[in-house]
Amino acid sequence: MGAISALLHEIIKDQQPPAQSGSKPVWRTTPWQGSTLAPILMDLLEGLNAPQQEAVKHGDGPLLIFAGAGSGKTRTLTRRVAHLIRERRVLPSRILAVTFTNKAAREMRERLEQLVGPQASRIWMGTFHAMCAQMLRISGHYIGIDARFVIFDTDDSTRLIKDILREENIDSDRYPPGRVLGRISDAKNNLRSPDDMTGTVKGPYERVVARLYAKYQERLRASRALDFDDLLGEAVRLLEASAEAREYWSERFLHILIDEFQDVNLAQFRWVQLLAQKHRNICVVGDDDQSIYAWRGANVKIILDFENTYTDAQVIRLEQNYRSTQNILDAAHGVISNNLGRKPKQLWTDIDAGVNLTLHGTTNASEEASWVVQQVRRLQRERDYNLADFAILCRVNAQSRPYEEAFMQARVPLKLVGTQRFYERKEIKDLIAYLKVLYNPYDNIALTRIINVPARGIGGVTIQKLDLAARESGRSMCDVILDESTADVVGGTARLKIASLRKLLQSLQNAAGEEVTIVGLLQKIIEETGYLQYLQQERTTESIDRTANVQEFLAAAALFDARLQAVPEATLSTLPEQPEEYGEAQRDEQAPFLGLFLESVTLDSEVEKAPGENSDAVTLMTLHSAKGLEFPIVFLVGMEQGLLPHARALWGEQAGADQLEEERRLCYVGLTRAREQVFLVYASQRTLYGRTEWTQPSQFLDEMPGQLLQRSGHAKLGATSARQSASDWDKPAANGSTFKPATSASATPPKFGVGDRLKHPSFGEGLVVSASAGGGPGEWVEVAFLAEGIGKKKLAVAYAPLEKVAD
DNA sequence: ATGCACGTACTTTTT
DNA sequence: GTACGTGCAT
Repeated sequence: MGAISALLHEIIKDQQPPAQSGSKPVWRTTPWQGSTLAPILMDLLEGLNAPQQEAVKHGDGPLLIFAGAGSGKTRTLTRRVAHLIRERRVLPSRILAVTFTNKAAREMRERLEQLVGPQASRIWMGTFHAMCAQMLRISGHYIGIDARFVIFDTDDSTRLIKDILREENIDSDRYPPGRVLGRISDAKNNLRSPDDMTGTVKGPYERVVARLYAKYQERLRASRALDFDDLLGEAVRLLEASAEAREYWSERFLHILIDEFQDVNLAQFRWVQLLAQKHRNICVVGDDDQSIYAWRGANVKIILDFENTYTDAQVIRLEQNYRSTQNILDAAHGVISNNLGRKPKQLWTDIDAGVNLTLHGTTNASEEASWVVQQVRRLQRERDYNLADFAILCRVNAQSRPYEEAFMQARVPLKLVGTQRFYERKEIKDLIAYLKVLYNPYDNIALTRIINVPARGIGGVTIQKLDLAARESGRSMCDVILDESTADVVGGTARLKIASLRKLLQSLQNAAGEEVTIVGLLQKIIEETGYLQYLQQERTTESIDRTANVQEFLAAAALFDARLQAVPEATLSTLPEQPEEYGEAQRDEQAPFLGLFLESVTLDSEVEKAPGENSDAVTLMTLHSAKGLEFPIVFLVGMEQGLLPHARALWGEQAGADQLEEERRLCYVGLTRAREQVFLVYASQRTLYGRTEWTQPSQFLDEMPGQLLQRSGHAKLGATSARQSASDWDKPAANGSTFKPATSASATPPKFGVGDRLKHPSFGEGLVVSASAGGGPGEWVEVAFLAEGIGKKKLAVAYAPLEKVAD
């Protein structure tokens, strides 16, 4: 569980007896299965190739490791950390190892336990967000951050933006909350304050966003809340603004290691730089070819520029692949080598060529799905594969429906990964919101979330009044509600409702003071609010699920309690190797557990699986979720123009080479997940979002060496071979014969062109001022509407109800 | 204040 | 196709 699990690890491990001194050296080549108490004295260089060994042995100073897919990255990284500890005698507590996901952090910690024993728990290891949160809880006071801050997730942030839009009377159609939040997030990731943004506004739109950003920050602070981006940004601000904090923290870690470095944003990099400024022992590991999160602020340029930023950096390339057959690697390389913005490199393997990749075309998505099921069954018959050996990778979640149907029909178990996350379910978020209010009464977002859930007759108008009263008196809404003298801003029956809410809150606050377990507190909440009855009255099918989710949540909370209570309270405020600072850290007296619990649920969405849930099944997931995983057999489905590469990268508003290159990396990530065999599948006709369109096979298929592809189904017809080299696509077409969906015989022609007159039911008549090159699902037009106050709008032709008008 | 009906919009999702 | 949000009626 993120920072908390890191912390718990430290706490729990400290309870265990120290490692036996004088225990026998043990040499092992297989994963170690024994007790975690004895350090394993295996040779840390054993079984590593030359560049890997070099990476492990590298001494002081910056180190950049380009670690290709399947090149033994985690292995190298963990061995390096172990080497630092065992050979170079670096105290574990003075090593910082940062990952992007909790899963990666857990995995690394487990592996390190095998290499160095229990002292692994003392390494600062976790996600950027968790590490920054921890730093801010400890030292945030230097820059005025309350140690009891709560963390807003995206949902909380969106609610806050909506509130602000409503207050500011800004049309949320012109300023969609998600978009605004995206702009704010971009700014934060690039360490730009509201003032910075205001100073450089380019137009009226940005001016409004900058104002909203300022408001948003103001409201976050008033709620004693930090959003995800703030955790990074404020940690940077802390290190920049406070010499004392900077002094301490840059002294604290002697070695810093960053995983998935291709995905860092500026804030993250800056944070690392500040921490590493003294010793410059910064080791970064990544693969520019696997950077697929640019849309979330990741900046590949940082890894590409690392050698310029640290001119003395040693650069190591891990290009030997231990996962895939040479054919798979060749196909992958054929694709990725078309990217211009990358470091030249090429994976190779000792494993033999293996079988060809299969390219199969079908008529539509449901045929595509049933063909895949058949292949799964065939392969299972021919060789003894488990279902878990198969993965179906898609570009968008919307592709999953036909698969669910086909697998259901064929009675082959199918597991959908990463669809909806546990802590994001409404019922869970409601309960968490109750906890948040109890932990931090300033959290108005949490309060408004639960103020009328379950329904207790408090509606929008009342909430507005309370909110106004709160802000006018500079207090929290919770305060206003709890204070009888101020709550009478509302009149009539609402006053009674507020009175009973007051009683509820008071009672829960008492419970929070008395209850020593999270489960106990949650049970009180559920009981006093009648939450289960509320769930049950809703609808039968869903309410069963939701009730079960609540039970699961209680179980997770109980597990948390059990872990925490296995540990004397005193250890909570004292971490190993840590001078006073920790003791002084303002940990809450009343609710230490609550704070830890809340942090773990917002920073770590991964919920521990109940045992027995690991039944054998085929996995279906997006390419994004597949990063870092591997499967013997991989199906890349929906290999079509408009899906992979996605329409938005191809024909969308900001389509461009960068976007196309990211799609290509996505394709590359997909291919390199496979150990033995890849099936590339497409459908000539696809229904997406209720609309059926003709499709073209993906241009990326043309980038794979043709002799590696075994064609079947429609692919035998050679539909893809007519196409020119797809790299022509990156540049403007040189001549008329170059393939282009807009001009290709079978692609959907665009419905509108520049200069066309059209009509929209709500905006009225307008003139097309610019338009996408192609037709089909990605077609868009920019329309200048004639009516006053509407202005120009970009519209997706597939979705907007546009009618052509004769001029 | 709540419930229903219609219209509308639509990638990816580590934290 | 469906989920969500707005607007209207109760």
